[in-house]
Amino acid sequence: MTTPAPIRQRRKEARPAELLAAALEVFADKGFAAARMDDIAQRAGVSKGTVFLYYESKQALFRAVVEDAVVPHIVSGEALVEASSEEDPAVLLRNLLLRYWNVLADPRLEGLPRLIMAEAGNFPELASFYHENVIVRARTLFINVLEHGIQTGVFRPCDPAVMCRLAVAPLMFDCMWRRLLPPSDPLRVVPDTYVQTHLDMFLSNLLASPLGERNDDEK
Amino acid sequence: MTTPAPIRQRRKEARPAELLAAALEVFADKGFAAARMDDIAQRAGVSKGTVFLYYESKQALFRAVVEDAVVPHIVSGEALVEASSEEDPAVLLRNLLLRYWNVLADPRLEGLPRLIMAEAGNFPELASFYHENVIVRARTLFINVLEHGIQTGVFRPCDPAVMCRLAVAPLMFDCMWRRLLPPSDPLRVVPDTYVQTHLDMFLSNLLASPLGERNDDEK
Amino acid sequence: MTTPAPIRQRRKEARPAELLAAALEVFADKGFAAARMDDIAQRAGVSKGTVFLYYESKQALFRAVVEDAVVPHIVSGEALVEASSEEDPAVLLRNLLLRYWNVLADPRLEGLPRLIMAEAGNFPELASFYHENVIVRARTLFINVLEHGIQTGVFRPCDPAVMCRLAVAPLMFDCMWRRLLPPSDPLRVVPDTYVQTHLDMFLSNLLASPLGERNDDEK
Amino acid sequence: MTTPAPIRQRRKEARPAELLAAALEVFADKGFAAARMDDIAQRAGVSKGTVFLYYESKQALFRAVVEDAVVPHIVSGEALVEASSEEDPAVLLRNLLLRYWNVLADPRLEGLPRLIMAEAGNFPELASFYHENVIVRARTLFINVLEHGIQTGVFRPCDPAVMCRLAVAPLMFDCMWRRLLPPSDPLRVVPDTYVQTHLDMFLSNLLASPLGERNDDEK
DNA sequence: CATGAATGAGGTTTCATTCAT
DNA sequence: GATGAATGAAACCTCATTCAT
Repeated sequence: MTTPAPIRQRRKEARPAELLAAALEVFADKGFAAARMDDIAQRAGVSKGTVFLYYESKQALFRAVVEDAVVPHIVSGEALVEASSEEDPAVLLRNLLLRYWNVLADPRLEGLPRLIMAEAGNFPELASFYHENVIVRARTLFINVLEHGIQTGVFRPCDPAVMCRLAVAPLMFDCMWRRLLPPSDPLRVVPDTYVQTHLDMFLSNLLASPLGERNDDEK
Repeated sequence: MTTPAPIRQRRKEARPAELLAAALEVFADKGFAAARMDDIAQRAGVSKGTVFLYYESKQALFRAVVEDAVVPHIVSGEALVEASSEEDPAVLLRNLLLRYWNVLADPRLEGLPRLIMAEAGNFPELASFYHENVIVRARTLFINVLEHGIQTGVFRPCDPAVMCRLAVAPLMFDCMWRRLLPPSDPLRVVPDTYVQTHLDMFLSNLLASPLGERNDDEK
Repeated sequence: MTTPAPIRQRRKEARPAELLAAALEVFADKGFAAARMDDIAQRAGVSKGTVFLYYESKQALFRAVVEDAVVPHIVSGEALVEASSEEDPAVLLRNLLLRYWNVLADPRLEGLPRLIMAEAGNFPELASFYHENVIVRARTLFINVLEHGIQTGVFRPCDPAVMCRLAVAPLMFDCMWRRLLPPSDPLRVVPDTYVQTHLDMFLSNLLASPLGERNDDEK
Repeated sequence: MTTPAPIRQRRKEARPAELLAAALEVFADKGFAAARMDDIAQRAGVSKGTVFLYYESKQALFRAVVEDAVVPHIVSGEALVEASSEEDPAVLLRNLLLRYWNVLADPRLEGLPRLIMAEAGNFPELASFYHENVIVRARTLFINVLEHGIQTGVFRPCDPAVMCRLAVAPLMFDCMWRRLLPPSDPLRVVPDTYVQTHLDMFLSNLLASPLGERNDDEK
């Protein structure tokens, strides 16, 4: 049991994280351009000048926010897959998607997808960072699981890249869409059945044998 | 040798549409705050001041862009449903969704959902306009079709509000997310199978009897 | 009896006067900088471009307004003095001042002194025009009458330049000051006694013999 | 060889007064609309942006200028009357007017009446502020003294509101009008006799018994 | 002649960034 | 390190002036 560092010291080390948290809130709320350094500083409880001691510019802060908030969750997803390679692919896939959904439900992260999507055009380097470090890695994760399932005959034959996007779409969409509903709208609270229905539909489709029971809804 | 003086043109009638088109492009590309009136003017082939002859302010232009670009498609969707009430609900639903997808594929409209979602927080009045005039109306459209299908026994019992969101999610998601992929990424081109797979999965789920039996009693 | 000119013709000739009247109203109301050519044009019932057919620029219009509105009254004042050189100087002076007061009471001219005073600093040429053509000439008028009165022993000896300013001050002041009172303020209507009291005080002072009855209010 | 970088100075305490002084100069010189924030900043020795740290807008600065420059003199006038209630009303009145004249002679304040009068129409709230806090209070001051004099029989019966305006008119008029004279005009320098003559005339009129007899019964 | 749509210089205002304290 | 006053580039917006119709 060591003596705790004096408060000032602790502060100094906690600063970057506090700044990133504050910046994420403000950026997610207003977007990059409309976010003011003043607001971020104030929400972090420091003065405007201090932000520039830790981050060279507004853009650098923005990059740091995205990198900091998003990569750890990819890493932990990769670890989960790593640790569960023996598992039933259907169970693993369901777990991965639920984990994903829980991350997006975190009120601190909720705004991030919208933010990244909105600013990708203005920050090509950010977009490519995100693409390489998040999209590609996450997609690889899902595709690996899907391919494993197909190869072992658990899943029906399909294009894993397409199925990957279809698996993720309802989760991301709802997260980005939610803010458009007025606070009063009951749909703002996403019903549990939303994800359940999606997962059931998605997995039952994957598990269906391709021959026996095609659902030809026309004719 | 300067560029020859651009000939002044009087195009009172055509200007609003030209300005809206230019503004939509720039807003969708940069977002509201980062879009410069100068850029919009230049893209419309007019000078900065001219924009203000037609729209009182940047915000007013923004509102006009959204209202102009989005409402007509809702109207035409409503007309389609009106005209097809006799139709098989499954066919009608598929048509509605394909129509939706085609609208989102229009390169001029592609950026709109992203734009609206990104700016909803900064423009509450815009968000509520959009909610009332687009979301509620579109949702009603889908829910009516779904309820009709359920009541006639074509669709399995389900929560139409949930299914409505699940039907739309992959379309919107892809449209919004596409830009995050680098131009080189092959996935930027959405394979036809993406929507087909979604529609098949979605409709077969809807048509499936809840117990597992095929739902052939629609006669 | 000639046939009256066709309306369009009449208009064309009346235009400059109509424009000057409209411009005077707007300039007097807002000041030079805050007056908009659009407002002036609208009040004159023409389009903005038309104003520039008659006056080269806003400044030129401003100069014309002042010259047009102010010089005729000086001329008529000079004529009055010319015609009344035989008159009792006290009566003539009173008449001149009342005439002056009536001019200032004209709602169309009311705003002019304030306007000129406010803009003199921004338009040195206007100021010197006004000085030469109005101030000097009006002052000369009054001073001549005063000197004539002094020389004939009707008025007590005094500095006519000083007395001239004192004679005019209450008239001008009230005219400029009036607008500061809220429309509800009863003092906005200047009581008849205001000018009467001033004239009585002023003339009785002038007529008082310098020796006999000095009013030593101290001691 | 560029001008050496002007050293940044932090003068939070002194700035508001410096800015108000600079703004008063520029506003008085050009009027509200023609005054440029840049000019004001430069005259105060700061950059454009700094002005906005202290005053929210040009209008707010304008209001502050007027309030700051004018109210203290009213307060000190009220204090003088308070302290001199025992005094001979004639002496007190003369003192008040001389004090007034001295304030108007301050080169920093000289331009203020002209400014206020010129802009009253464009800033109704300013006009009513000025009316309530300056005109009404100053008028009350004079009227009280006048009424006291009338009641004690020192002054002849008269309408104090009218006399108040007549007392003040030559002072204000000269102050506002002075700038219309070209710098060369000898009358730009106001002779001492101007105010003296006015005060003598005004007070002797007030002290005169209405019938013509000297008013010596103040004992 | 008259119009009014179009222009663009110029002003106010914002805010990321710097730097004296 | 931390602060926040100061800076100035850049954006929105206005409006005198021009010119195609």
